[in-house]
Amino acid sequence: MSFLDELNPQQREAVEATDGPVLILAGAGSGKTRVITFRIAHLIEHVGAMPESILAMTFTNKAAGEMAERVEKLVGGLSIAKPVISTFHSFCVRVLRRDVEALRTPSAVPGQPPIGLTKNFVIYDESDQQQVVKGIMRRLGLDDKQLTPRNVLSRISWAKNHMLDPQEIYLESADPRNERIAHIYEEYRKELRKANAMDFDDLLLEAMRLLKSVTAVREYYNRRFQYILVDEYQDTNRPQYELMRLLAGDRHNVCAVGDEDQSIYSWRGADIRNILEFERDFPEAKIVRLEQNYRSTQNILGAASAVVANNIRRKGKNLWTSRQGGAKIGYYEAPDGENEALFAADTINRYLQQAVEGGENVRAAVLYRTNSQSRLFEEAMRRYQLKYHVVGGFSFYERAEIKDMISYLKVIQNPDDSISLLRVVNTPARGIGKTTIETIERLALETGLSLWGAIGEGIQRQLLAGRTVVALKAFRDLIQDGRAMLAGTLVERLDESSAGNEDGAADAAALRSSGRTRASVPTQGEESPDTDFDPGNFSFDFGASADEVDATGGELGAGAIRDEIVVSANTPDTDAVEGFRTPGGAANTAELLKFLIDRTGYIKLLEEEDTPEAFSRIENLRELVNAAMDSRDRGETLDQFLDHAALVSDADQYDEQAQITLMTLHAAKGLEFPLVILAGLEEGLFPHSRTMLEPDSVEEERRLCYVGMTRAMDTLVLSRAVYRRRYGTDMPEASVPSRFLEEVPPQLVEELGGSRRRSAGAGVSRARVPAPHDHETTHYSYEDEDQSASWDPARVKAKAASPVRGYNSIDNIAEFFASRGKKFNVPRMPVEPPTGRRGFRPGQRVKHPKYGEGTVYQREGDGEDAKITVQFPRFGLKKLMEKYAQLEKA
DNA sequence: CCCTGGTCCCAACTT
DNA sequence: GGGACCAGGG
Repeated sequence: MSFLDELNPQQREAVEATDGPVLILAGAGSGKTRVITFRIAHLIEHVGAMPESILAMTFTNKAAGEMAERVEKLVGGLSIAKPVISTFHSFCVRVLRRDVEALRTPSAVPGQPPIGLTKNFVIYDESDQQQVVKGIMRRLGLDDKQLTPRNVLSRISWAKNHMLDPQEIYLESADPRNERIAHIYEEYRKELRKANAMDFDDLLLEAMRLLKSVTAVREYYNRRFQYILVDEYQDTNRPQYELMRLLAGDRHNVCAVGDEDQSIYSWRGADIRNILEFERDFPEAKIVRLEQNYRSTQNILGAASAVVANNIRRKGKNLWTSRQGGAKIGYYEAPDGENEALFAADTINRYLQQAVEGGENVRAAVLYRTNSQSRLFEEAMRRYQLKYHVVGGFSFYERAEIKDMISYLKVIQNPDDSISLLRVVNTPARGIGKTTIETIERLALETGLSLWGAIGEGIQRQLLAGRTVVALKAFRDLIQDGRAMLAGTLVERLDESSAGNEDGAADAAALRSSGRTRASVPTQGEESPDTDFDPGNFSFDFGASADEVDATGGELGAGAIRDEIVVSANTPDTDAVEGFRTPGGAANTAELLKFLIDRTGYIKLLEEEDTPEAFSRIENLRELVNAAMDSRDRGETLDQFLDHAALVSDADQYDEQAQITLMTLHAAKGLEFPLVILAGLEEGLFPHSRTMLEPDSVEEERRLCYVGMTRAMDTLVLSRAVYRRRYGTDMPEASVPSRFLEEVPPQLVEELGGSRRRSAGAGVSRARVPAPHDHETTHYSYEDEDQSASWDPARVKAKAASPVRGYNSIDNIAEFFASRGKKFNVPRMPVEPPTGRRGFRPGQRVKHPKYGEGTVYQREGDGEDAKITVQFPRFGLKKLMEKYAQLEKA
């Protein structure tokens, strides 16, 4: 029996149509991932395709990793070679790291190196981009209030996603504002080129340009990849579409899988035309529709379908499920955001308690439109002592200390990266202040050098005060030593006079001839195509135990550096290093990091700060070193490590083991949960205020709502806050129920909580109604409130005086769950939410997730702000905020 | 040059 | 609730 027998006829058709182009229109929950993985397995096992000749593109690294895992399970033992499963962006980076220099053009000046990006380009993230644009606008005197860097950047990104260059934007612009944007765009491109840097959009564009204009490269990939698969096809933009076509070559063995109802990235350039033009560009395309949903109950599917049916721009489809009936859609109307969050926590708490006996797949998610909503839910979960995971928000790599160290690494990889250089040149403070930076920047502008080049020039030309020169030299030496470590150079430091006389080309030659710049890479051969495409699993394990941090002596792992040292044209360089011998060759990223931390005194300075925040930063840095060691163990080079850091996405943090996950609707794409709470269904929040003027954007919001609703397997609860605070302390504002609520068929909805479902249009007025800024309203009982009546502060006061009960709707909710039958037979909730773990006393044994067991030494402060000092056998005394430390009784 | 504290102005989604 | 920016004292 073949694994294909597990598929339904349509799925099987999609899997077996391996010859020629296929478009699979896969409804929510219709087994899309299954079809893709089975298709890959089928290609390998039955069609006889070489695994490495299959390329699958996904949107997140997480999805890529999962897919790879599932394919492995199906055909694991068959071959050592693996299909390439990767995100578009990661794939492009690898293509570019290999061949980007084929795009360089000869310099007009004889003897000068060619112009264009080199292999050790860096990737600029959004904040780097901001800095570039800000700098340009300041230089051009365009930094007024009307045109913010943010604005400009989104226009630049828009232009790139639509494959328009600055000239085209300029020609299209009908007003001075857009002309200015075109001008800044032009300068922005120059700056990035000078910095040997690309932004996210460039990764796609440049890879596309490379495949388009360099025949040899295109042919290499056309030979290499016989079968192309694209997941989440509805969310591809034009450059991605072009890439797919280029990679498909003449063979046209492409398979695109998507669902137009789940297109939620048009603002990032996703183009619905890609689906339409698929049939135009590949006229022989076979179309397969997957319409059986295996995930949700009929009620959930019916509600979601009814909502999305209000969209005009869609093909329309008939999703069906064999899971008849099911629980009704719950709807809860909370008086305010805090209460909404408590309701969510309580609902999940009950669900978990109930499900423990039942057993497996006990998972719940709270989905919301904007990241800023997460805070309320986090607080509520903590009050209920529920362990939760937040996906997105402030990522590890955005933390200041991590960005600092990553910036150091980026400068070491590519000293021309002026943005990273600016970030670290005086971090920690080493006496290089504003005036010095301005001098260097002016020098860079005059000479056309990068900042790094200008620093060398400034020192050499003695344009700066003695003290400043000393500081700059210290910085330069640090970077050069790092570079030399990376190169594995063993040259003794030359004396100052000759070290000052630098010549990039000569040094590069010296590096090469030293014979140590080539580290042995454990590959199966020079031309083996497998070495540049490992299956892309980008997840870093930050969970490695802390004792590992100090466990790497001087031993070198499989760490290999890139096979050639590229010294860029305007980068003077020396290879001289003293004191940091790296026996056996080049240093790996982890060693380099430790060297940087040590030499900059970064951790030492944090230790001296002696605050909980500083300690948490130190921990973050340790985690970074852990990540670098994992990277080393995978045999990765510095640029691969940095690529990972740049390309990890929010959605990659999703942990399928977690019982409770909080995330945005966007991040939830592709996931499923037995219980989903979809929160904040208010006009202006969802649909978001910025979308409400354009019908097309509202349709996208509606698709987003559809995506959210169809994540639910068994139970879906919608909620809304009647009053919501914008920005921390502002007056709460009355909200209007989201239009999407009205679109859910009433017979499928069961109201939870005391307030009646208002009739359409009879809700709270659209006008901003000031609400009482009385914090007690959080737990204000809502039972007999007539919501359409105007808010009465006196009544609120009276209610607030009565004992706190959370929201009032306990009985109703219990009933709601009871109606689920055996699945959730909910007991009455405790009157008070649990108050959190507090009260660790001196002498008590405690357990910390990172530091292990220890003894409480002293306790300061009380309640929320309590700090306790704990003696850990291995880590010594640590002062911790009790609130955050996740301490448990040992 | 460096650090601090106050004030402004903000926030949609993300590779 | 908080990041970015600036003024002013050390």
